[in-house]
Amino acid sequence: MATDDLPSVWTRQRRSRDQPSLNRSQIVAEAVALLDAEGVDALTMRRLGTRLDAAATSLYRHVANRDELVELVVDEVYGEIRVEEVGEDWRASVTDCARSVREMILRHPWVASVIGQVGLSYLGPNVMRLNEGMVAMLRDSGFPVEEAGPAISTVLSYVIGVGVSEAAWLTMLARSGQSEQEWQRRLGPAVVRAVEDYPNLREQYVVGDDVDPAELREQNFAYGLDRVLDGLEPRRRA
Amino acid sequence: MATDDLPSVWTRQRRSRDQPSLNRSQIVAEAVALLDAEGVDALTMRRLGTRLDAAATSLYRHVANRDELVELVVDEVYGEIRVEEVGEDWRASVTDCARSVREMILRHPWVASVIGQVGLSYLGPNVMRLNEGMVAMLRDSGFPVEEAGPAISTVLSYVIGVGVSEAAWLTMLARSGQSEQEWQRRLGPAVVRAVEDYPNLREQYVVGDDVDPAELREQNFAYGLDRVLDGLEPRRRA
DNA sequence: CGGCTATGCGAACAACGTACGCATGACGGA
DNA sequence: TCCGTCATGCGTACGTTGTTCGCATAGCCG
Repeated sequence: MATDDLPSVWTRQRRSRDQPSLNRSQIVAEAVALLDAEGVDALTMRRLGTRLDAAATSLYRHVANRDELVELVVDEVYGEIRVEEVGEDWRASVTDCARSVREMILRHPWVASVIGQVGLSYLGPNVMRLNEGMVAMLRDSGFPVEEAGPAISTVLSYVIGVGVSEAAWLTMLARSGQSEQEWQRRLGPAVVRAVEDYPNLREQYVVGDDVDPAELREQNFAYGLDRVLDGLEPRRRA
Repeated sequence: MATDDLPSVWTRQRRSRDQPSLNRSQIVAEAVALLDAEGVDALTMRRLGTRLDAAATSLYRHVANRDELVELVVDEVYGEIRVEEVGEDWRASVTDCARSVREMILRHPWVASVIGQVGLSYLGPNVMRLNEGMVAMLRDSGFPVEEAGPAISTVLSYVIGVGVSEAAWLTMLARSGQSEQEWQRRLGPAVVRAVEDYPNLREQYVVGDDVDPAELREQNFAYGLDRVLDGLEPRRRA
């Protein structure tokens, strides 16, 4: 029974000029859900339209094109990053924010695939908020004006570099349908063979079978972040 | 006059089993050239085929699919990174290698778009060489075994983070067909307006009109790299 | 009540990745 | 010398993509 054939008060579409059945933020939210569920290749105008009970071409009333949609989607997930006011321990504050960025990327691994297309210092409101917040943090914790910018840029570059690497790794894992441990066990021998000719790498690759890969990644992230903050520490003015 | 209609000694194809008219490394090299010249959207099997005087489908005899081609192309440009043996000054050696990575990315800005799809710690020969070389550098300059890995991971994450950001920025500039200075002058007022509500960002955005944006990026990169190395320095064993 | 405008959609188009099957030419053994 | 085999190239074709265009509809305002 198609609603088109039996128009009545109940089936009649309640489309109002003020409340259209489709709007931009709804589209962006559904796009994020689609990306999270099925990855970056699944973000198609038609598929997104289907999920919204709309035709693909309807989306173009609210979004200029696919690229703009991606920009909006990226800014949307930037909104998930928490940036609190700086407390007594500036390292703790920056660390918390940095972890928050990493968590966002791992929650939405597809950002790794699009971050290079969309840039990151663009003018989306959430990106602005993040930058403003981080600069404020460093200023309040004693960094001179002319170094606050470069300093947060350093932290963010590191965090994003790690995040992109990890996300790309996890995406590849997901595509192959294997868990991290599975991969380690199945392709471990192949890696050992590939590493064979490189003495320094072989020396590195003495990972015990019992370590959790996810925790290892976390430790590496923490190590690098600590080093970056160590390097920043003496630039503060007490 | 089609060569097909008048077969002769001169027009006859010199195709040998040992020297096919198409080979993988030639395809990869031409793909890099195409990407450099026209950006990531221009890398299509048909266009690449045209540049090689071949049909699109011929490429599939030498490359499994587009994704594999991208992996090969990425490893190819990783080959441009120079990694020398460590000298007396370990910071100078690491810095040189890091600069080399950045230069490679700026020479091929499209890597920013694909690095998130292909990962970066994969098993391509040139990536292996880079990792081996950097681990060797840090080991030889006094880093303990268990920290050499995390340490190069820290440096590389930072460098790649910066590189991806810069490349994305330059790509967007190239798409809009404007130079960096043009952009600064034309959209400067819009940025000022966007920054208006954020006191800490406004404080940052006091860039003189006479500074060269490219040099400013370079200085920021150097600042962050110095901080990372500052943080790594005390982890060495003399 | 009648025109205006914002919104949704079906159809269509060019371009894409790629599977398939055929043609062709070089090689290796008889 | 000849013939089967095999590697390589290519024409065709299919399904999917982003996007444009023109039409239909339904609420709003005069």
